Amino acid sequence: MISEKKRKIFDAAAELFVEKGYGSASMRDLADKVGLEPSSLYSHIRSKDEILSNICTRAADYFVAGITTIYNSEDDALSKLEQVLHLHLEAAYSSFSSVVVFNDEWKHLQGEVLDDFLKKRKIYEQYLLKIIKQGIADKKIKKLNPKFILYTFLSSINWIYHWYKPNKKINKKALELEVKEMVLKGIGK
Amino acid sequence: MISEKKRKIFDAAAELFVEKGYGSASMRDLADKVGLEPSSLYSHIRSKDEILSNICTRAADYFVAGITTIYNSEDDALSKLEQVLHLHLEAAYSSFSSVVVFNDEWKHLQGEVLDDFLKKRKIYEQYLLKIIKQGIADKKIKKLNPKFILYTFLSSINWIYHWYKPNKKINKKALELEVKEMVLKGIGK
DNA sequence: GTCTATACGATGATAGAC
DNA sequence: GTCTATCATCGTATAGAC
Repeated sequence: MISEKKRKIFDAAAELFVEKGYGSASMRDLADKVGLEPSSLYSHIRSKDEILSNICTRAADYFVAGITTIYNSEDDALSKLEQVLHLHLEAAYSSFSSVVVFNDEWKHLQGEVLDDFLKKRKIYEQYLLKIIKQGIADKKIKKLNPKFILYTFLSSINWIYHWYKPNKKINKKALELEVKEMVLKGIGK
Repeated sequence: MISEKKRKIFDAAAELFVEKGYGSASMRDLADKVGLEPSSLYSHIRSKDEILSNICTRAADYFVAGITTIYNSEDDALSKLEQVLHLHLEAAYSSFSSVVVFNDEWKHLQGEVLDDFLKKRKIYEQYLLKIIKQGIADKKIKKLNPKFILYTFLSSINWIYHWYKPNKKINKKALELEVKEMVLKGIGK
């Protein structure tokens, strides 16, 4: 069980880390944002490090769980890639700041938490790579370097993390459809 | 004219900023890396801030100069996009760390330098957007949201900044050809 | 140009009163 | 749980000898 105050601190921290980067975000900044004195934060969290670990681990678990379900379904590779795309867009919409922190600030993780994180990321990429290779074998996906496909695919669906502004109105349906079109069939006519 | 030592400091700083992020990279780290005492750095540079400004400004100028030349050529939109792709890959190969800093750490710029940077980025995006819109008008590019195309395109060609390891052998020609294929014609068969 | 010494503010975190 | 007070450390940067 996680207290409401703790939730508030994590959320504020995620926003702060996005804004300033983990290294430049201070506990004093965070306290200001939550409306507490810096020392009071420590009644709820153990350390700055713990906050980052929590954010990154939660997001990593979300993505690993998602890709596992998708991988184990009976759909073909292209359909699976569409579902992965949907998984990433949903993450952006529902937990924007956390996902950006997960994406950009994980390198500040340390020790065992970092090792764990890298393991999960590896698992994620391996599943995605298997989907891509299966797609190539089934002639649904072009026979190109699977790693190039992997990274191009992931980048194409992750730009939303850097350009999406939560308050900006955006047509989610149109975005998803158009990105699918571009990634699967290209932007050229 | 820039001294050899100053060049060394900038290069080491770029690597350090990539590794740790600007906020977590200290002048003591940098001094260690260059083989000087921290205070000695200040015989060559004015401040930590100046290093970041120099790196980001140089890269921004490179990209603005590149896109301007490409935009003003007589080629069609698809050819222009291919040239932009080439521009980004060349940057990654020749100045990996600087380009990553430019891409990921610019938010730590301050004041007038930040304003300048944002202006240049705006110019860059405007040129690219014009190329895309021209391509749509000429029926060379699909009629989708031009901004979605812009960001998908940029992300697709920038993953190299996050995954490329300078010491890793990579077939540059194959990479460029395959990324062109994916971006312009998609990964689906 | 490089060093030693140091200024001094900001940092993450703790102790103890309420 | 929140506060005030405080600590030890590390941050960028400067002064001045060599």
